[in-house]
Amino acid sequence: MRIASWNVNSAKSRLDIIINWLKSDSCDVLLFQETKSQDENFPREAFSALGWHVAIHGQKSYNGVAIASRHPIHDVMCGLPCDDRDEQARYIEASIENVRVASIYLPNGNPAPGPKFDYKLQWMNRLNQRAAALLAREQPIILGGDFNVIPDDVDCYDPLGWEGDALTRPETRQAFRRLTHTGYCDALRARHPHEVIYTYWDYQAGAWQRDHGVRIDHLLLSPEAVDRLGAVGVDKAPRGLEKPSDHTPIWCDLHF
DNA sequence: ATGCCCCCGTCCCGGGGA
Repeated sequence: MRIASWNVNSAKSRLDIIINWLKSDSCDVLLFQETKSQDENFPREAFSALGWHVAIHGQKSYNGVAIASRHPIHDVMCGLPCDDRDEQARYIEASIENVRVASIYLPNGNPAPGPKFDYKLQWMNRLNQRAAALLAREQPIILGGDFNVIPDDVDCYDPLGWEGDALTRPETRQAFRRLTHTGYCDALRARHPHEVIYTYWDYQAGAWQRDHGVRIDHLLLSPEAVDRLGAVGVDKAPRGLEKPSDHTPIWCDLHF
């Protein structure tokens, strides 16, 4: 089973690119983010026409997360626990076969410091609690998404230029490392320990052409998922298409 | 130091993104 994560920057604007990517057998499960679509306007039909299932958690204009799968999707949970007042659609979790997956769009947090950065850290705290609770299920779990975290300097084309940014601040990296200390594995680093691999290139200033990228999209695996882990990679091709998302998909294979 | 670019809404600007 190949599981991918992709921040598509609008499901509607990117629909043709997404559907073509699925049609070329790129994955079996797609966790995607920034759908920017209310549930009633989400282009479900394009996925069902392929025979795919879809679970969505959207809001107007901003954010929005979804899961698409060849296999049926069960036990969907929308939103992180522990804050009923949080209206931002950034988390959806579900079961596919015997795998528990979550599609995550973690807050950006800029400018930092400030209330948006505080929200990011609170959100990461809630994610950590949920992630720890999930481990008790002792099953393959994949937390995938746009984490808005640059884990290490090697994951950024210009670490000095990004110093102080919400994506690289020590508090952010520490909160991310708490997930790995709890027992989750950064799948890309498990297979490519030292390679420079990016998943996002800004639309501006020719960042793609100059390879000014950062690695902020991640797949975090429970030990039971790591036991079944095969190859892991980033598919750069969609970033080079016309009218692309600024992110490109990351994927991993689980063997059953 | 700032903006470059792109998406959304009931819309020709402003908020948000990273």
